[in-house]
Amino acid sequence: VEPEEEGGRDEEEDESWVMALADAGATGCSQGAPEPEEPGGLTGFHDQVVPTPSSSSRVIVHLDLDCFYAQVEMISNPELKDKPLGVQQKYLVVTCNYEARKLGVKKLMNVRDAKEKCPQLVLVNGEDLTRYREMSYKVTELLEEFSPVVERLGFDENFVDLTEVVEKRLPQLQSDELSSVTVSGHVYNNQSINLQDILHIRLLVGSQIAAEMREAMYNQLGLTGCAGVASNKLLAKLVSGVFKPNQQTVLLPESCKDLIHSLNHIKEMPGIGYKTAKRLEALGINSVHDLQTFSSKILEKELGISVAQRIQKLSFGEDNSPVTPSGPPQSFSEEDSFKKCSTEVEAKKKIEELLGSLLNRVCQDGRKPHTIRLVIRRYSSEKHCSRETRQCPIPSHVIQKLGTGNYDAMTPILDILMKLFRNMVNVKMPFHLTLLSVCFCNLKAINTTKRGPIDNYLTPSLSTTSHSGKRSFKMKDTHMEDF
DNA sequence: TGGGGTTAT
DNA sequence: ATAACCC
Repeated sequence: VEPEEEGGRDEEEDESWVMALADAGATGCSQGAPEPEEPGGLTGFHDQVVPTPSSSSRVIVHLDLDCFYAQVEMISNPELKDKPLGVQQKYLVVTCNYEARKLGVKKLMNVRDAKEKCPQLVLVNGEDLTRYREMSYKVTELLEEFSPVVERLGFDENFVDLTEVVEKRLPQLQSDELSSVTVSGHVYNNQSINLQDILHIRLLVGSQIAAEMREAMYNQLGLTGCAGVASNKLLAKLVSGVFKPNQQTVLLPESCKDLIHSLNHIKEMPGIGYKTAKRLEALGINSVHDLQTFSSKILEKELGISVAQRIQKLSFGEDNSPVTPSGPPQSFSEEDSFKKCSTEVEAKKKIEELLGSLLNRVCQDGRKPHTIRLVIRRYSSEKHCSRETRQCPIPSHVIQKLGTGNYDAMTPILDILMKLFRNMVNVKMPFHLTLLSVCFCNLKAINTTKRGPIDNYLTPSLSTTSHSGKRSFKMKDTHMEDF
């Protein structure tokens, strides 16, 4: 890595090669073959010579908070800190602290089983996610200070693409410092570091940044967690779990094979879920090696080309999916499950409660939802929890009532929801529901600009739907009769 | 199994 | 609207 002196130009101008590198690169562990698309050496940009990075490899970190809900509860009430603690939703212990785990409590364990295993177990109710959600976004926002490229996965995990941050730090290192770069945390497999290898150097700098992130999370929010640093999301996620509470691990390329073969079953591969695992099992595919060596053609016929190609790449540790900045949420929902709901009146009460909380959340967010959805789960003896949904646009005059802090929108929306309800459930026949959920989605930024009458017919889309600056024009939701 | 989320079809 | 995936 040359300290760039050359053109005597300002250092912040042409970083397009860094951008190009940020969305390239699967970099798994299929036998050393370099990515075909990358040149090496020097590339000309305009009249200037810019060093290309010696490979298109990315530096990705996966951060995973330790037993997140339990940590939040222990911060809320420090007296719980040294006790075995479980967070309860309905009759489940959805997560628990390490004190409880030592005593045999597991995640998603039945409350009765947990109490049996551990009679001293302290339980707190975690059905209201508000405080968890708020803390979760504080974590994401903290990470965004290191790099804006942060992707959330659930409430307690984040991916950050550190490629550019690492590239910025490298030239700052003097050549004598380059040979004394050290790792922060564990190296997977205890693999020896080669300081001549630029890939190693970059990952080690990534591990230092990961340590800074964990320090910041602890100092500013009081939260501990694990981190994994690797060349793609799959590997970062797999390696983050190797040393478990409150530790971090970096994967060097040479140990990729060992990491993916440490999985005992393909279901453990993130991206291969319950359904796909079952179908693979039916094909006799059980291990990572089975999937690697299975006929691509047959797999494509069996699962479709898209899934087949994606998961077979995963089996080699290859994952070219970018870290996609999550930004603000795409939807807000609240749900409640119960043993039985069998009358319309009862359903209406529950829906009203869900709606009340949602209106608060939507109000705080500032954006306006343009679609509302109702979800139900019907009782059925063993059918795998299939849910049914109905959704519809929110009338524009109701949207305007949202976010005013009072509940003007409550009654009209509740009326809409009950229409959706009766569309799904024949209330003249007996029914038995076990879950109700209300979801606001299709969120759009508020319209701050003043508009003339013409603007209401055809208006530039202000939606933040991320299709990169494309200015699509849409008809407004309003009906022509409104004018 | 809870109470959330996302994207693809 | 559903189905798959993630936590």
